[in-house]
Amino acid sequence: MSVTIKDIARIAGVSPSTVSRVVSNHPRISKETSRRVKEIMAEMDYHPNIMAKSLVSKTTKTLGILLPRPAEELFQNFFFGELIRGIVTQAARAGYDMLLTTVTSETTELETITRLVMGRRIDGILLLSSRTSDPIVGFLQEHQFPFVLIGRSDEFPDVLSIDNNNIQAAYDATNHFIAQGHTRIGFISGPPNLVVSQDRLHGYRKALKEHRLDIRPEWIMEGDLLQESGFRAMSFFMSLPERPTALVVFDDLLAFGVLRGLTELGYSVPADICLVSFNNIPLSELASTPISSIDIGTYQLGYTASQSLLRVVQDEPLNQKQIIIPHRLIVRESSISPTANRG
Amino acid sequence: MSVTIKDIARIAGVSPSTVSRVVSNHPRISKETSRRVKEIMAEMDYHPNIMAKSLVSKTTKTLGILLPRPAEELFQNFFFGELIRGIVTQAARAGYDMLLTTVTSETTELETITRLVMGRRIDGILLLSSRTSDPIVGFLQEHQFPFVLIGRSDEFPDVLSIDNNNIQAAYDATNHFIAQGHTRIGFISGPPNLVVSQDRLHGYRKALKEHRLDIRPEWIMEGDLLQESGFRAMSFFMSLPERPTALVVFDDLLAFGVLRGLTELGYSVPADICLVSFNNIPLSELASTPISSIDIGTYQLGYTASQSLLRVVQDEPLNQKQIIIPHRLIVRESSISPTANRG
DNA sequence: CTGAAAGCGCTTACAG
DNA sequence: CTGAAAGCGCTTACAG
Repeated sequence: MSVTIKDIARIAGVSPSTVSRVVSNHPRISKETSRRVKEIMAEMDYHPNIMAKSLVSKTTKTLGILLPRPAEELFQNFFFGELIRGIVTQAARAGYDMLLTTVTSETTELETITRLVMGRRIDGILLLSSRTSDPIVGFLQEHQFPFVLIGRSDEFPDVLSIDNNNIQAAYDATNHFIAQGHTRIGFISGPPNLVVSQDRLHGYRKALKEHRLDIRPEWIMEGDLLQESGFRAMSFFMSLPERPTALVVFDDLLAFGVLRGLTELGYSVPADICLVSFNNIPLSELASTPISSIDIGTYQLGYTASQSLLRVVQDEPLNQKQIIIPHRLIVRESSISPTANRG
Repeated sequence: MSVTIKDIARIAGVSPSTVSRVVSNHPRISKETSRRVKEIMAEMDYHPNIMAKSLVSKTTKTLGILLPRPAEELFQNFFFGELIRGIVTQAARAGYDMLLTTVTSETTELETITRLVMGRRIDGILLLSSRTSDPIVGFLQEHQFPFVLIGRSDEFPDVLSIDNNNIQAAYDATNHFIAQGHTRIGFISGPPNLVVSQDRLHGYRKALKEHRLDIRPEWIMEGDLLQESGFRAMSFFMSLPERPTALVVFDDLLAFGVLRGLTELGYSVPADICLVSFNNIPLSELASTPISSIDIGTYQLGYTASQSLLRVVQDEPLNQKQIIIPHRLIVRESSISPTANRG
């Protein structure tokens, strides 16, 4: 079988305790012993058994990542990829591994989490998307298990969380149109059970309200629609007697569908209707009409979430439990209209 | 602290061995004992310590996923997301967790793998991209550690691997143009150190050769270029005295860049030049000109890879060590040219 | 059908 | 600076 600490001890003529101390760079080991033991470890290709170490140290050096259910991530593939890249990079730097878990149905999701948390499989967990009244947040909170939310919890606002100011972001996007003179502005939302969808819708409403502009239900589309249905969604919008001249769209991929739908219907962006969306995926600027998008610092969200969770897990002091990653509107062609269509 | 098997044993008035057997549904435990112990476990919210179990069973019920280095994945974000979705789904079904690892530099990559493999952290590993003469493959092979390659190994062709027939796929894509009468066909490749890049280039050459068409070096672009440089790449191509009338592009995201570059230069697809690419990401059909793409069954690649590796890890019989996932050309507007530009 | 005992590979007070 | 011993929470022959 594989080489153990006992094998090394025997060959080096020391006790297993000593070998263990050499491995963990214990300060009170003589240079000479350390050198010799290390030499033998290298020779014999010794590698500590991580599970054994974990059992006694009661720490796994592993963080869990809970992937959202497919329904919730469908049109955010890019976003999650970038997020995970940020998370993994930071965790790797700290010597932590990441355990990827997914949940299939609502009924089994708590079981999945319980097994990992109570089974001491991980030291902390990252929740990649915030749903309204999420039972998982309640569970983790109750068990005082370290976790970080990417997004925010409406029920437990004190929870460790990394988020954008999505209300402000949508407010900014909407104002970007208002400042150009648009008065009929529509909104295409994301999955309604996500906090981020609600926040962005909120920011949109707030901007309209502050400028005493109409908030018409028929200008707001709840985004169960996929990219593929962009065509249908747009044909609805554009057939309205009073149709919007600008749209705030929840996500870049959605915006692609919208753009495509509009084009097929014979409308042109930005001449007939303007668009701004969120996330600023690399493809946004490669659309037929480059899409204006709010960059939310996706990589940084992941990176910071990882970092904060690691501080908690390692009992290091934490300045802020809620961190806001700044956003930035990247203006491209899709949102700059010729005066023609305004008002 | 948390509830252990001993606590349950004490309260149930049985031995720890019995509790252990109840947990693992050992057949020779009386219904009555099992019922009572299970009841107490539920009451006390007992969950087995996964690390302890793993230490004695010498199995971790965990598979590793090695993410390619950023440089290699840059323009394949979608592809990897979908792949991982397939992998995780299948693994979860079998009760396995996934450990996500990434490698930063070439010098540390073997260390990272060694730690996991020799440290008995995982039972098997999935390599998401196949590089030419990959030292990791050699290492795993030498240590007889279970792994599956998504792609193929040129050095170790017998290794467990799930791949497309990329030579045939590129051959098909090229023939799709030849059949339409194109004679000047270019190729935009992916990272040259990936086997898949080489295979696709190979298929392209093969098709041209068989039809005695010119293979001109200036029509082949080695794909270090990112999406952003589509413009520059295209201005090079289009300024050639004899420019291609059709392009086979390594990846859909790359195709977006190409499409955008062509548009900016005032060319139109497919009227001036045709495109076909690979991977068939959902966005392909939403491009300004819907992009023809070879669907390579990304989800199925991941799913099958997971499945095969699990068979090996669980010592189940395996019919085939090399599996080919079928590909399929999805023809859209970008590759169907009006006769004007042929020949 | 059940229990006592040994052991998985490590760490860490305690003692010297 | 180093070692002997106990223990982390589980499993599994062995014996009954």
